[in-house]
Amino acid sequence: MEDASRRADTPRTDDFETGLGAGDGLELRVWLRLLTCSTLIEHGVRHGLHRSFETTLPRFDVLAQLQRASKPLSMGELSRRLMVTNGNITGLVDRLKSEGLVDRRRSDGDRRVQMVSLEPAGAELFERMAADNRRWVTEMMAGLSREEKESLFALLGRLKSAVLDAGADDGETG
Amino acid sequence: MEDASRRADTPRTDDFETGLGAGDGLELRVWLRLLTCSTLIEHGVRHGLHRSFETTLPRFDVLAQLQRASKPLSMGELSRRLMVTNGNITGLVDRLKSEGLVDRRRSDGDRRVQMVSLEPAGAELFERMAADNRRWVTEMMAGLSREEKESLFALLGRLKSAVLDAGADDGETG
DNA sequence: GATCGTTGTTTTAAGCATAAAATAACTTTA
DNA sequence: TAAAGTTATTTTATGCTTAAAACAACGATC
Repeated sequence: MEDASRRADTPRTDDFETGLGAGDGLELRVWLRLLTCSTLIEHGVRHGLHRSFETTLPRFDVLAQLQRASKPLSMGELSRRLMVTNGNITGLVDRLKSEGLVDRRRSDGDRRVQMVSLEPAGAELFERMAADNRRWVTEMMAGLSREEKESLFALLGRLKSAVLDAGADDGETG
Repeated sequence: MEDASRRADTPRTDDFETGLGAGDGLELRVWLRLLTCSTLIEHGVRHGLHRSFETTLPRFDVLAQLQRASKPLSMGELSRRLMVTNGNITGLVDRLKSEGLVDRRRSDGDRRVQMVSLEPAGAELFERMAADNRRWVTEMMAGLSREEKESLFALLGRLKSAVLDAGADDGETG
């Protein structure tokens, strides 16, 4: 009954929907299901990156942002794009630099700013990881029709706007 | 232009869609948007838990699982339901126990098993947190109509099934 | 051109998370 | 019942993440 090829201690990804039940609010049910989907896909990607490239999702994300920007980005810009705190980026870029995948140098104009750029080795590695990543994600969504994916994409766009709008005036609602 | 009430170092949650652009595969675009939504909502909830209860999302999740199960759960069961590794649960339950929110005792039947149960203080705290949590999530989704939320819920159910199906025979695809 | 507020980054302390190995108890099988 | 295999949990090493404080450089104002 158990899959013997499963690596020891890898969490099972069963059909649990962490939290509450069918009697609860629709919003909560959407959120919990969204989180489940996100976690499942994230596990797949992280597992693949670890197995195939001995690297991690945050590292991949930094390289992806630099590749997509096709120009050096400051630490703060990376922090905003990855939606993580500033201090996080420091260690992440430290490690990527020590691996020769990115470079970091102080900006000429503003000496507070550190500009991070993609090294050739980083760009080359990213291309290979991105190809596999696309394949993994595509395979995970193979059970959905094109129409379903398009609807989902549109609705998630609506959700994103709604959450951003709700957060625009945060501070007094909590 | 900047919101002065923002706490120092809290990441801005701008409209970036981490990763790739419009020319890329639909599956990747769905995944990146899904991740953005998940991250945005998670930030909201975590921020609220921190501000209002001085606690964290993983702690809240453990209490939620115990409340929902309405019976003691083993460490392994918690690990599966939260979709995190076993070792993670050990420290999490340690901390919750030291705060008097849960109890942990060895099972009579199987002495390998640790059963974790909700203490009265934990149940009481959870009720208060759950009420606020529901409110935060509802507010974040206030911009969506009931139909949109129902469609989203259904499509996420389809996605969840698809990912679980794709993962059932993993191992040779990556 | 000193001071004041702001912005960009790093540091600190604590907690969360993983993968892999270790430990311990159970089950099967011979 | 001893050995072999399995299952539940913890431990170990490392890395990610946050919040908050500290630091450093910029910009404006007096």
